[in-house]
Amino acid sequence: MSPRRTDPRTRSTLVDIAAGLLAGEGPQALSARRVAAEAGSSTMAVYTNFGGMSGLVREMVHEGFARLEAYFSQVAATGDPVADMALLGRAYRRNALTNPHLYAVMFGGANPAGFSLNAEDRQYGRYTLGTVVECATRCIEAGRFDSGDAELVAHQLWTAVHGLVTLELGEYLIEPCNAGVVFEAQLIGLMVGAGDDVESAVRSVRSSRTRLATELGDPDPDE
Amino acid sequence: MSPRRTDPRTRSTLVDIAAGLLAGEGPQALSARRVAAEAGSSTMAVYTNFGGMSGLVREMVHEGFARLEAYFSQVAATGDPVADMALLGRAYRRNALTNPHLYAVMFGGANPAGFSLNAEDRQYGRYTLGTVVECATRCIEAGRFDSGDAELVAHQLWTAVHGLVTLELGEYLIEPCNAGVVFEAQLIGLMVGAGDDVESAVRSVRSSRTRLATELGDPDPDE
DNA sequence: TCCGGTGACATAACAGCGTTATGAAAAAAA
DNA sequence: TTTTTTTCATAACGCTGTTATGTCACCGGA
Repeated sequence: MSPRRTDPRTRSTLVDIAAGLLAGEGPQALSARRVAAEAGSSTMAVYTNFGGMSGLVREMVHEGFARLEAYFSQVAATGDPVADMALLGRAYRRNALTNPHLYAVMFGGANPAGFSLNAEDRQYGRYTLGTVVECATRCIEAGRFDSGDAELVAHQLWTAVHGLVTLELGEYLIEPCNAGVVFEAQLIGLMVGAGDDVESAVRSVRSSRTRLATELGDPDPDE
Repeated sequence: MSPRRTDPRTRSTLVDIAAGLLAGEGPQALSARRVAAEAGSSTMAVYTNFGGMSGLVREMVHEGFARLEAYFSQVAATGDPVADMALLGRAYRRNALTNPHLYAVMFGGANPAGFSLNAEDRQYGRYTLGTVVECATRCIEAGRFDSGDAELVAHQLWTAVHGLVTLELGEYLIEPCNAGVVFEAQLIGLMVGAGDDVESAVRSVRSSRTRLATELGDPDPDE
């Protein structure tokens, strides 16, 4: 109504509205006009603040990585690094299931408005994986994994959990094939393949269940 | 030029053009106007033949599953079902790397024109997994995997390879972390986790390399 | 206090998208 | 041959991201 809106926080307002739109109605609801209308301004606000829709989406992708890192930081480093790793996997999955549309934009290439990640964005994502690399290092030092490249182990685990989460979000996993079962089996398999012996891997993964409620704040171990 | 184009094969022509556009220029090149112009007709051809862009994209998704199944059928069933399984994984990955944009549409949710998979499409995808389930059954019968649900094992392996391929296509995997290494390690881990002992799993996966050239027609085992 | 400059935003437009109503003409059925 | 059905061209509607232009609010200096 007033010809001049004296709101210095237009930028974060737009991000919040866009995030709400993405989470609530999915990627196709993310349009410059919709965001602007919801904010009570014109589409130009998107361009002065973010240089276009791509910039706004990029901002949300970074926010998505921040949320993932926040989940990671909730996992404590205990004397059982393998159990820690299992919990990091749970945290990864929980973050994806909590923010499915955001996760799809981050990794699935769900294209809102011709957005596509650039090299810097991907580096941003790999940086977030630092927590996992550090945990893999502890696993190796503890003799639970074969001595080797911790970064490679982290990428292995990443691909595993990412694959599970992606198909789960895409509703490809069949009903009787419980995602939780697949998750634990996959994790155990990878740990055993990385050098751990079967019994201790199973024990560590199972023991991480008890930490779900306290560290990830999830009363339901979803399985 | 002629007021009536006497081409009874308009339908398959449109599919071919669309497939070429998707493979050559990516999802954003898939537009009704573009396809129609390339075919020398109007956008209405897309609607009479496919009911809209979604129908055309859906047709290509089905084509994608057919190609995947064609790759699968190139893998012979030998006396070493674990090696067969490793080769099926290679075939899956090769299909994805050969048709990256199509794969992204099939699983990544790369949204050309507001297309989204429905329940039938997903069932179509799971059906393609039948070859893997059958191979898992043979692994179990041969005592190489713990006796259990073959479909669950197949889904495990699917999530594993899918995760790897997705991050590989998204260029998330770092350079020194060779995708081939991750692939074999992940496969070995899953097989060991599924009941196989480490040595024979490693041996079977490694032995499948020699079958790459003959069965998948790939002279380069890409590590 | 005024005054010019700078930045943020509104307005309106352009090109492109999927989609649809209408109509003409070819093919098929009678 | 006549009628019906199907296929497609034309044009439009509403939507998208984006941009050129203009207008105001703010801010530093005189």
